[in-house]
Amino acid sequence: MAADIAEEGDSVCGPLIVGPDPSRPLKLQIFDYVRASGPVSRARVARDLGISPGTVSTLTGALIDSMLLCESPVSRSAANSIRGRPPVGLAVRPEAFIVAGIKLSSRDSTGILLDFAGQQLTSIRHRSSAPQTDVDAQLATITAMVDKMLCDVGRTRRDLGAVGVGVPGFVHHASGRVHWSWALDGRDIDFARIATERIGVPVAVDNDANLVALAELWFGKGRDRANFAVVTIEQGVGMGMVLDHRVFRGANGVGPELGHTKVQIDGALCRCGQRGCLEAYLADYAIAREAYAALNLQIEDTQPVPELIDALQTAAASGNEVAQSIFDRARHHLAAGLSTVINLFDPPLLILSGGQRRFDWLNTQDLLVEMQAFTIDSGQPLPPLVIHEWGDLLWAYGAGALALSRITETELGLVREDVA
Amino acid sequence: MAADIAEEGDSVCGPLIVGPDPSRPLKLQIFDYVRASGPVSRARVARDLGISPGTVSTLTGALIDSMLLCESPVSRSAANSIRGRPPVGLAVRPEAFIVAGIKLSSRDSTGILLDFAGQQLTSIRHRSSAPQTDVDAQLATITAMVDKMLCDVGRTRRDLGAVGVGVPGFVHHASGRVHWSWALDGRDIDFARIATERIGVPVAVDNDANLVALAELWFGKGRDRANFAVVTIEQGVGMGMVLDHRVFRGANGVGPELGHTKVQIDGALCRCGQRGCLEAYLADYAIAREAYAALNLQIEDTQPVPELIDALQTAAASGNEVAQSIFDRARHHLAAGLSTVINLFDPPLLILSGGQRRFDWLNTQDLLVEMQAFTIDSGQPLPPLVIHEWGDLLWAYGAGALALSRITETELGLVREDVA
DNA sequence: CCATTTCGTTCCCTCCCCGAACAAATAGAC
DNA sequence: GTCTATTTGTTCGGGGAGGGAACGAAATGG
Repeated sequence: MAADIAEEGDSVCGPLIVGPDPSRPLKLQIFDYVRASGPVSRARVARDLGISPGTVSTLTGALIDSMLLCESPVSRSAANSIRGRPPVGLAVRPEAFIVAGIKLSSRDSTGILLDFAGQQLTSIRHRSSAPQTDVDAQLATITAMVDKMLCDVGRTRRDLGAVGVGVPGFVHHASGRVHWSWALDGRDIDFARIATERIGVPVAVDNDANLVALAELWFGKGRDRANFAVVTIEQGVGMGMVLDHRVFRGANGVGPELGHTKVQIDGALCRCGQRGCLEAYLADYAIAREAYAALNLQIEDTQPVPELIDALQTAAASGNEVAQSIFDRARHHLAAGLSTVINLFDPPLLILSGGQRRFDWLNTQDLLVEMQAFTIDSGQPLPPLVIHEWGDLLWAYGAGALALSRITETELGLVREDVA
Repeated sequence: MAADIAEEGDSVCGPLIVGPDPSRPLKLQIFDYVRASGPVSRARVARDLGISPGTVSTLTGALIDSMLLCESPVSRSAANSIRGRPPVGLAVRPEAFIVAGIKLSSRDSTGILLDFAGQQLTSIRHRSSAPQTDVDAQLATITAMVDKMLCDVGRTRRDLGAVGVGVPGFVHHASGRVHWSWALDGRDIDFARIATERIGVPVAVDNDANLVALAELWFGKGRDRANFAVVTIEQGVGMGMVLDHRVFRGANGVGPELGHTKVQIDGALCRCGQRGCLEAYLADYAIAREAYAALNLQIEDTQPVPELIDALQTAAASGNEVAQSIFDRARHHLAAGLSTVINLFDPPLLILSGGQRRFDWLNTQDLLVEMQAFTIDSGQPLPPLVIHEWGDLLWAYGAGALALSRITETELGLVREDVA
């Protein structure tokens, strides 16, 4: 799992953008390209970004002076040229900053510490015996997790450049406000500001579904893609959309809500109170709801949901037709939901991302056939469907990416406001 | 109807963008702002766009030299200031170019001629007795329509700057290719190139649903909005999405396809052959299908669909409960479809746009209540819902906007490529 | 030892745009 | 009528971003 996260070698992260892009400052483009490509020569930066060599020298010089980049030997094998002056590698200075990424939950929060090059330094998991939703208590948890991780690697909060926090629910990234979350009491909390004051370090907040997209964009299968969609199925169904190397947060800055689009008007009851939501056919509780019947369980058998689903999968694998039909139905509805995403966004890549073993029940071939039957034929083939199961740290990585992008924004003096 | 299109006075069109935007050349921003605002002083351009007065003088001077802008008296009442040097108005030079916009159909094509300021010069309607789908015949129709309009205003093809053509179906705007259309035989036609050669004038092509979005963005209710969604219900259900003052064409450049998203898995049969598409509950043929039963008609009574629906509306209005139930059902499904758009794109404005009298059956209040029940509550109220019924020239206006934006792109030396 | 090749730097130039100073054209105050 | 306040528009200098060419640097191959 962890090896999967940085399979192309260590210390590379972030969206990989090549080609000229007149809309962003060149200095930022160069930095992003170096971070995304690892040790790379100035000449290659110039070629790949379509920039004159002189400009690259000047700007990288400034970046090195401001201690963001450093020179680092480029692997001689990668330098395909034999003749000529050997290239000097450029890389992000890992020790320039360290950041923390925290995935907040009511019972089971996770966190990681990354260096500036995206390398994982340590991680942590916090389980609470009882659900915790008090804002103060959650802030205390975050602070304690950050401090514990810093202590583990012998650093202090002074060394910390930023913290990214993923909060489930409706989160407005640009303002840092949490409109509503099942992991936090109250409504419309100015979470980023409060947390920044509490920790003493800039805090960025985002929706957990957007974090998955960010994780794929920075560390995962979407790094070399300008456009892709990510769908997760966990306690709920989430989606993230990346357009032009950026996470699409909707016109109002919250983000797409796939889980509650209607695939069956007046259909199955969803925990949101409405009927026919996609989530009502796919999420943990929806499967569990049917599993109770299929496995002849009593409601009193309050088996934890994950184990229940495991049992159902085992039953389906060993030929239990009722169990199989439950998963068939889930897949049928998933196909409809994914086809909606394809019809509306037309992504060239579709990633099913999640923690571990979330998609064991899924037969990709069957899913693709069903999706084909649900998707309008615009002459183009369906986008490739990739299943990506990370470890538990998926969201924490996304939160770390959030923190890293916050740092580069402030450090490279970029004020990127979302248009209202 | 027509008055509605340019209600703020004549000769203004195009997206109205205020505030600084570092990603676009200043010259283009100024031009767009002047076109969108009508006669406006240099000082106001500088204030509204956040540009220094000196730059505005220099750049408008260049635009006047290249005959794109001209000075024009600004209405004294609009100049709220009494004291001070009177402002000199800037406006688009209407005679700089004329463009044609054509909405292609198999039976009933429409077209308009616009001057460079977006003022309608003339319009035309072409009905053919038999459905016409041959590419050559359609090109001949377009050419004839353009020539007829030019003749009407005493101009020739030499005066024409560009032609915009709206083609139903799957159209790739950037490449000008038509992947598939029910109005054209064949597949994957390089329509823009062929038409350009045939007419001898640059031709831009787009999907008819995107044209509606473009029409609203340039001439309609969306001119002052950065983000909004447009939904049309005609022979099919189409949608257009405007993000950041630009028509969103999806990651692959075709555009969102709302009509065939599934609102009811395995539901009503759609003419696309699939089941449960939104269109199968809303489009002309879907209503007509039910109307046959409701009005006790025989299939032999091959009444034209529009008249049939008119009759059904009359019946519903006069208390026919079966007829009412048909429209209730359509509204219910429309609410689900619109809620999907809101869940995924979160537009701050939703426009229901169409030709004439398309939404008579719609009770907006009821629709909003049903949408509320279908939309996940993210703490924000539903976006305002605006119904905009144009005349027949809706799509032709969109095609005209397409031609105008093509001209400004080439004329102002901008090469805006969509990212693949 | 020299030619070749590739990499990185330096210097100059152009383009875009801002800011300040200035000229122009009005209304109102005296 | 004259002067002042006020707003508009233009001119000019300057700074920052980035391109292009020339040059120095560091290797390999003959």
